[in-house]
Amino acid sequence: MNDLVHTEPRRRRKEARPQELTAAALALFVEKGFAATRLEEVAARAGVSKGTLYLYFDSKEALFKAVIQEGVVPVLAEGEALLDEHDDPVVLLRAILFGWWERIGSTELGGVVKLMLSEARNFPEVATFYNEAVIQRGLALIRSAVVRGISRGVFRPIDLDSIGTILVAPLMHLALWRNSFGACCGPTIGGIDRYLDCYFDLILNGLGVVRDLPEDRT
Amino acid sequence: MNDLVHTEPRRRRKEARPQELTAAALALFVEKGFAATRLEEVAARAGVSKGTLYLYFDSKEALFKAVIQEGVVPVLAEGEALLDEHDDPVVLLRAILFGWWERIGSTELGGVVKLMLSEARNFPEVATFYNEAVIQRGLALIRSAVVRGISRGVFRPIDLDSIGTILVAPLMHLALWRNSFGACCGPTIGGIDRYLDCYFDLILNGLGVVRDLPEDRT
Amino acid sequence: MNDLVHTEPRRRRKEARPQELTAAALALFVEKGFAATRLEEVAARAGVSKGTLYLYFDSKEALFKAVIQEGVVPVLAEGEALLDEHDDPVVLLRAILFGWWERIGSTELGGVVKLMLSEARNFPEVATFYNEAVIQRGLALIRSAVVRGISRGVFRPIDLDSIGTILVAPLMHLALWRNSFGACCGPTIGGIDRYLDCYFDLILNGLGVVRDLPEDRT
Amino acid sequence: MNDLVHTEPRRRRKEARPQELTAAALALFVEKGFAATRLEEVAARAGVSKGTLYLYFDSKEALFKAVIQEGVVPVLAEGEALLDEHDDPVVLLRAILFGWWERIGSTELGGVVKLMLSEARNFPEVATFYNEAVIQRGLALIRSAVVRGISRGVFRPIDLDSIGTILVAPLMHLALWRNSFGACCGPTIGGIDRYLDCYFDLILNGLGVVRDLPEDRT
DNA sequence: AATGAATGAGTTTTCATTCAT
DNA sequence: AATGAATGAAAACTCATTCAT
Repeated sequence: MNDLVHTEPRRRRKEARPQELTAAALALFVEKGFAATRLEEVAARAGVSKGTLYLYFDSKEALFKAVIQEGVVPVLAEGEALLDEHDDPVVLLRAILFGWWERIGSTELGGVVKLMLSEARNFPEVATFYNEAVIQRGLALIRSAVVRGISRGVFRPIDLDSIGTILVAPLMHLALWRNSFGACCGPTIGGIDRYLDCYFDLILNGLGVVRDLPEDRT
Repeated sequence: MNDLVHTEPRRRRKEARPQELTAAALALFVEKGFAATRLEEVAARAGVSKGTLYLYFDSKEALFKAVIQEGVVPVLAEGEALLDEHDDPVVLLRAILFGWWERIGSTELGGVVKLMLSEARNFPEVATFYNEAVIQRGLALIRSAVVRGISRGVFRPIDLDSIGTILVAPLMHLALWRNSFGACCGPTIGGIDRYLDCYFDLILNGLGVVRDLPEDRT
Repeated sequence: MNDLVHTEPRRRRKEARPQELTAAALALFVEKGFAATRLEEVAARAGVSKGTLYLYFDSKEALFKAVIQEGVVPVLAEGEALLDEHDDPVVLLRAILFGWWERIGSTELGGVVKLMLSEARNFPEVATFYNEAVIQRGLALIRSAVVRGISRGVFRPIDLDSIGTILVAPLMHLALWRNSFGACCGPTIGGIDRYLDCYFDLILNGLGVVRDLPEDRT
Repeated sequence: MNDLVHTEPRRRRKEARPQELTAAALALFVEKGFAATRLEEVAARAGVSKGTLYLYFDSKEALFKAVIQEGVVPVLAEGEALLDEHDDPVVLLRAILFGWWERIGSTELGGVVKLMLSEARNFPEVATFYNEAVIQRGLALIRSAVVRGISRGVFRPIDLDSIGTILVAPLMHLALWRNSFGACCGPTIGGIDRYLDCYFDLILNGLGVVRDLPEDRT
């Protein structure tokens, strides 16, 4: 009864709770899907009781929304800041794509991609929000880099409406795999670094960049 | 009660049932996910009663397995036949990738991709089966085409462990989008044909194919 | 498992179920109140399982509405028919009031009075419906009898806006008592018949009827 | 946080707490019923926290008992005092009945009638207590007045076991209505004063009082 | 073979009660 | 004394599964 172990201050708990809960929820939603996740599991994973969840979230659905909302938005600002940090289109594009992989794709947050994809049709409003706040904004960022590359003659002219999605797909795929088949079937690829190198090499060539020519031609 | 309208032969009906049921199940599993789909809905969509489902499938899980199993396997054989049909690596690669899109990705069957991805961790054995029977086999097919291209000097040397997944990702992405955000947020791209053209153009260039040179050099 | 006892035909059950369920619900709602009644109890009392309730009623609230709706309406038509059956205002008034007691107040249906009174503020729409469909209609019926009595010079002129409620109150009270204190404290009165006689004697005299004078004056 | 406004002496506050709490509880119990009332609401209405309730009452049930106990008892002594204050049976009866209406029926305390009626079967001991301490004592008071009237030849002989309840019923009804349908359906009657006049006029006549004759005969 | 009424285990949600601060 | 975060038992509600017809 007198809990000599649990000396963590109450106040501190209170403020940290919502994020502890959404973190637990994210992990389980990604693993099992929204419907198949029991709130009791979420609570247990966060080390609280079932009822405590309801002190912070009105319903399972509200928890889902909080998970998504809290998930990804802040990182995009950083991405957009890259536009000013880097001048060279190739460097910029690399920074954007690899930056996403390092900050999102390869972390727990990468699970949001799978989660949102799986549940989009069950939560159309959330999906709409996510599409506008994250996806379209991310695609616009990539397009900006591509446009800069084209205007400088570094990239070939290309269909700007398609290129963002095409460029991003192999990274998304990696994040999706990690959170689906990866758990039971191991990797399909030789290694993540090799994958990323091969990927970036392919798209740069695809965009018409003649990187190594100077060296090769020597 | 006395069904004077439905003159379809009984024999045929009975044999077609399982596929009518898996088709209905696929559509709903893709839309809502496995856990959120009620068997009553599946039955209703197939025009039978809830009890009838159990004449054909032992359980909801058995239905899921049937949906996956029946879903994709036959098409792969056709894909592998392409290796002999086409000699030119570029033509072959195009036939494989676009063929997949036409036969699978753009059809109802494309939903299996989203479904399997969403449920892989809930059904590890099914996922393992699907990985071996479909994914690895598909990737091997693409690799074969790439290997042929490299050995003929049409493609640049490239990391064979990664390239399959990378090449396929933008197509998968399209299929996933159709069955997730597409339902509520519309397309992110300018149009499917443009997307496919841009995509193939990008990867061909990425693979080092100098397609138009002869013409341009004229 | 093989239920040799329960040979009652299925079809018949299906049709009778809703009323078996509302009857069980009425009894328990009256006894414990709406909130304190568990649906499992209702189901048990009706001899079915918890889930079966939901085949017939969407929610606990829907069950409540059905209980009220089904409860009392039909009887009022009979009451209104009395207006034509009896000419003498005293006989008519007696028929209305005692008829209500016999058909409603003294039966299971009398519980609806307590139930509706207890829950009116929790279900304003139901209360409004009940007020219009039952209470106001019933009061109008009594007023009609009183008006007839006054116009024939049998009753004294009296406030028609108040008299209905006043006349009915002692009967309501009896019905309320039966379903509240009556269960634990026994009757407050000497006996129901004596109560009814005393009651009708009081109100007749109150209405100015000089019944026994002819005899006394002899 | 630092409550500079609330200069009310602490001592006073502390002593008044229990009654502030029972008052809040009464209002909510009457409105929603015991089971449907959440203690958090009670606390909020009394301006304290949920936990504070438990400093004064051991449980929700204890709070209920306190609400009832505190509710009505003191007023009865005043009523019984009327027996000596008034000699004329008509004046006495009027003082008792209208006095109850003014002190109880028309006030917040009138809600106890509805509350106790609704919950009697859930709290048989409380109901028994209330019946003996309030109802039977009140009925005895009325009977005393009636007995005096009969013995003086002002009232007709009448069934003493029934008359108390009958006389009180229209007043109870008014109190019940105020706390049930009254909240959503408005009044059924023309006005409270008219109702009370009509009511007392009816029962006086019903009791055989020939009030106005002397005046009229002049 | 087909039905759909019935079941009951399982899940979300609520709320009286406790207790560390 | 007072608070309000935390608990967990209990209740509403869902739905895969069964089985009499």
